[in-house]
Amino acid sequence: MRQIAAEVGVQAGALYLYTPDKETLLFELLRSHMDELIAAWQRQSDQGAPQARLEAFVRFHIAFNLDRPEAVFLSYMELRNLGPEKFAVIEQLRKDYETQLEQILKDGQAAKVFVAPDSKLATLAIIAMLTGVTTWYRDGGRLSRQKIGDIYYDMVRKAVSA
Amino acid sequence: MRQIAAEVGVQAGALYLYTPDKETLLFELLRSHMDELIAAWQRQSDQGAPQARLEAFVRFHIAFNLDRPEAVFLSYMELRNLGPEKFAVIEQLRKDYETQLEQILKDGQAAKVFVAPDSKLATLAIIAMLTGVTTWYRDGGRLSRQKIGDIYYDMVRKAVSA
DNA sequence: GTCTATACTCTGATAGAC
DNA sequence: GTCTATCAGAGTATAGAC
Repeated sequence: MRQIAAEVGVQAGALYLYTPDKETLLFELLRSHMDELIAAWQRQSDQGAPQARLEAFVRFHIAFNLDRPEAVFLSYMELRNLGPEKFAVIEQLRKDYETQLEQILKDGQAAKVFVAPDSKLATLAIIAMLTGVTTWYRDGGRLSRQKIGDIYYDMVRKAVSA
Repeated sequence: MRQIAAEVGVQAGALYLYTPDKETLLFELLRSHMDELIAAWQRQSDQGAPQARLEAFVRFHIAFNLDRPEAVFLSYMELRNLGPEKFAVIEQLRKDYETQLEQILKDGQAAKVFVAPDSKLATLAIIAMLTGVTTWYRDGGRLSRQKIGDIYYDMVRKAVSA
């Protein structure tokens, strides 16, 4: 809290005018991150063919996470520091987001363009795979974001195809 | 440290007979986990066809991680609490392990049974996907470990196929 | 709304008796 | 090898002046 206060330019005690305690501050941070994630996806998702929607999701998820490395880091590392009720709220938001991808996979199966033995597992597998990019990506590295999106979409598409 | 001491059944000070400090204790924990991971894979890997080796790797990685949920959790959450030198040691072990999978993918490409536009990215993507199982798996859940292995290998195999 | 000052608790780690 | 006692520092949070 002292460190946050110093960066903001106030004394530690002044922070308690804006948050009842540290846990709530963390919670609001994680919640706004998830809210932005879901809202951003809702804004850009459309109702095209499942393949196009899957490609859009892959590129969106990578780009959104790479644009917010600190927030992604916090979401994964600090989630355990929330109490059970606040934890459950974030978990639900995460599930809401996962459902967006799962629906794409289900629609693709119904349209016979995707084949996944278990759409829930495919959803979790794909998101874990995409989120993993944040652990090794560095600006100015070997691959551009566009190229990374190309490669990952290629793998994802094949993984859920016949 | 007091909590560890209590579970072991000694006083906190007594722990310092076995470790110079807390960071080193964490380091030894992470290192032995990685050493065991690599040794266990070396023991069971053989030189069959790339597809068989890939399937073995997928099943091995899932099983090994599910057998040690606390160690996996520690490895991901506490790695940042190591100083730069110790961090580098663990990172190198992680890379050594990744190389095992990357070699399978490269051999498969040479044998024209795998097609991956970038074997390094495919390696990282596959490992992230497999490790993600630990975040949602619960004993006694909907799917057996065997079935999870089946589903994940199906996706992995297709992801690196033509 | 912010500051100073401080209470209280917890932490990792050490010293010295046994 | 273990315990008791303790230190120094950091942590969150609150009280009261301005």
